[in-house]
Amino acid sequence: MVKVTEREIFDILSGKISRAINRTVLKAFSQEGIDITTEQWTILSCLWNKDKIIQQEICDLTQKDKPSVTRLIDNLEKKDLVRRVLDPSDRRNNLIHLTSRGISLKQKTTEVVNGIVNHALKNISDDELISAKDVLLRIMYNLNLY
Amino acid sequence: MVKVTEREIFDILSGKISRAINRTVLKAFSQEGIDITTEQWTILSCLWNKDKIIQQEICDLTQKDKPSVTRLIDNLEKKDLVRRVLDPSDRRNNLIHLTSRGISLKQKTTEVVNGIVNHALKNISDDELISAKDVLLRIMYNLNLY
DNA sequence: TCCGATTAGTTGTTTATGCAACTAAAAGAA
DNA sequence: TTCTTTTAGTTGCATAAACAACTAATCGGA
Repeated sequence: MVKVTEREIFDILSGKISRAINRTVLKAFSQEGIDITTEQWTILSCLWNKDKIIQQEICDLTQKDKPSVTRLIDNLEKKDLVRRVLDPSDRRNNLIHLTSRGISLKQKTTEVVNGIVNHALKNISDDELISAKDVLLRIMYNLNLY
Repeated sequence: MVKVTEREIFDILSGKISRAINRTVLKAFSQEGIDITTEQWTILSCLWNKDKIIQQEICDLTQKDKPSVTRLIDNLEKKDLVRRVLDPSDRRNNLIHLTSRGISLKQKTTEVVNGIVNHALKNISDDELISAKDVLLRIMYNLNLY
């Protein structure tokens, strides 16, 4: 049995796969004429799941920090995909509302992302995938991502 | 048996773990008084393994594109950790040489990174890890990372 | 030998991330 | 009520990544 070295694990987890996925998704969006980045899609998909949430909740869902989310929302607003709406009951909060353009991107982009994920998972059995996912979740837990 | 959804896999692979690792390593370096980023460490560690290689080889080893490597080398040169040396036998090539400062960072930083990886892998058995690594390598293969 | 193709590297622009410092609003304690 | 603390969000600055367009050097075929 071959020992797995720290360096191999570091290499895999520290960005090679995520950069590859982000590149692939970005390219596929572009080919479909969809003008959003992978990160912007991540924000939108939080909102498709639950609309009108505050930025801090998006931070928690995506594990991004507040400045990152501020600027992603800035860019999504410029593209008329979301709108910041002040919460009247707590004026510290921005409620992020999907626009109709934002809503309309859901179906097509989700198909694109699912296609890429399924391609990435080609020839990997459900058992292997469940076990690998379990390991990755425990790594996230150990890194305090819970 | 619970089905693993594309979205769960996307979430895990698209950046949460890599951002967490990069943040953790950066913070640990900073606490040890080591002034380099995680990405710069990745470049240095290619050179610790094999010194005096060209930038294109670093691109291949790290799966980063040429502009990314150009700028990482720029920053490493500013910190006097590497030096660009023109290859006399092929003047298109920059041979990247470690400086003595660059060499001196190897031991301490490698300990830091290994410690973080081992912490991330806490309570994960060798069997599980080997299986998860195999899945991740096949994902990388499917994403044409080689 | 010469010219087009390939290879190595750089630069410009946009987007994203990490961290620190900041403002504004709300919550809590004396 | 007032003052301190906490929470939500923004801004500034440095680093990194994706992509396209570019220069310079080498290679290879006619």
